[in-house]
Amino acid sequence: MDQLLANIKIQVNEKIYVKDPESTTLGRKIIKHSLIIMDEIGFDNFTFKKLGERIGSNESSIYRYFENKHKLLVYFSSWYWSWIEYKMVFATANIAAPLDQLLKALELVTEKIEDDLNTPYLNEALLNKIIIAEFTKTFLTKEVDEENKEGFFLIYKRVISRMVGMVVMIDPEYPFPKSLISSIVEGALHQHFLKDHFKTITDCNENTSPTAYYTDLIQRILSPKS
Amino acid sequence: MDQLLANIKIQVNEKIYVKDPESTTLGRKIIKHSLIIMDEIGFDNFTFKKLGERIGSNESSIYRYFENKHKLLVYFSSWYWSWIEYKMVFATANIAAPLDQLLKALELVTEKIEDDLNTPYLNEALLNKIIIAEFTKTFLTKEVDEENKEGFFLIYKRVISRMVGMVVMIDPEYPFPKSLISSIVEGALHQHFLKDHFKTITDCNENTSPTAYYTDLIQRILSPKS
DNA sequence: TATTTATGATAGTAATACTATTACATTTGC
DNA sequence: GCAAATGTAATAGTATTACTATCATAAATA
Repeated sequence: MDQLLANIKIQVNEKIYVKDPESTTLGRKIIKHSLIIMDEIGFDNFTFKKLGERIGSNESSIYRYFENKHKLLVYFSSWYWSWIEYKMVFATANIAAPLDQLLKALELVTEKIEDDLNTPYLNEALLNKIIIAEFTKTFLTKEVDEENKEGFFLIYKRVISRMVGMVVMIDPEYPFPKSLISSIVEGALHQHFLKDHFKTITDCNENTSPTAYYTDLIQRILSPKS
Repeated sequence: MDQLLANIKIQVNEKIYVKDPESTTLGRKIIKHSLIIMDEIGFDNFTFKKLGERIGSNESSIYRYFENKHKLLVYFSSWYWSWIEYKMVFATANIAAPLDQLLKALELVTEKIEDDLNTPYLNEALLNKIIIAEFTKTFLTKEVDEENKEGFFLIYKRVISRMVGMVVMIDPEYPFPKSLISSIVEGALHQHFLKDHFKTITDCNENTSPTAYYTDLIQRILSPKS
């Protein structure tokens, strides 16, 4: 798995960037340090000027890669879900039982991520933190419908659809497979946020993970009727 | 219920505003037209200058009521959850069975809201739309911990805690009551968003509401073990 | 070696997000 | 009825943001 990841390139919709940041040194520097700065000061306070200062590059050079910081965030989320999808396909490929497939997939979308050392310019653990804190901002905009048409959220929706397929195999009678999965994928990010900031309204903490909560939930909802 | 609402004033933490907008004509105009403009152009594109132009008032006059637009959004969300809490307390007061209480409360937090005519300067249906589109932005900020300490999110957390109490009464053995409710309250807003923008990953539409999905979910999870 | 490509440096604009000051109008308290 | 307090408008000004444009130069490549 780790080695496989070293040999593939995560695909991101070309309309998201002006110039592929993975193709040059400066591009990879932009990716790497954007994540670090966004983690430090948050997406809202992040600017291309600050990034330029940090990497010793000109603001205008950064605009050659991304139109604006919104697109950069969309790039990160697209990369993230593409990476999750890749891991999901491989991790579930040789599992026969749909319920076991689903539990494996669930683990991937709900767990806390650790850095994958195959991509030195992109720290996945940091990316996961950014996704938890900022992902909803990619689509909670007035431009969401246009950007959706452009395919900016395709991979995210495909990850959900894969899991929906598993649910349908497990229980074809269950009436809300799509809402179940979309609320789990979004909800897992939210539970991670809550355990760090609003501890009083979550059961998740160092000992109990969002994975545990959702694994239990899935089993209660989809367990075969007796 | 409707008459009761006419006679009470929704309480909002005083630290959120500079001057209580419900106390003056200009303040109420700010509330009313902010909602309209935010609905039209979204929170991100909303500015106090645009609001000032719309209501024929000076930008600086608006700053006498709210420090910045973030605080205005926090005000709206605080008002919203306070209003939901009020309705919840009354609607569940004379229900004996905890499960029925919970289902009633669930309905309140998941349904689409219609305007309550007792507050002419605040259109609740519009407020509900703003909350669906913008609520998460109130806490997905770098300042969330400080603002949480100031009590900006108290009412939201209290609404969740009330429902958690009901879950505990229904099934004291259930291990994740807080995560269940916090994910439902957040998730319901998300499902409303999905049915308007990402239809392929939700089962909710004109015929099936988020309320239906979550009512079914609650019953599957908390139904007495046979 | 010529030429494309990438980056850097500089400059500039319009909008945003405020703050401060002053003048005046209106309400309210006594 | 008058003084004091409060509310609003107008104006000005600042720092930052979010870009765009141009030109020079360095590096890669054909």
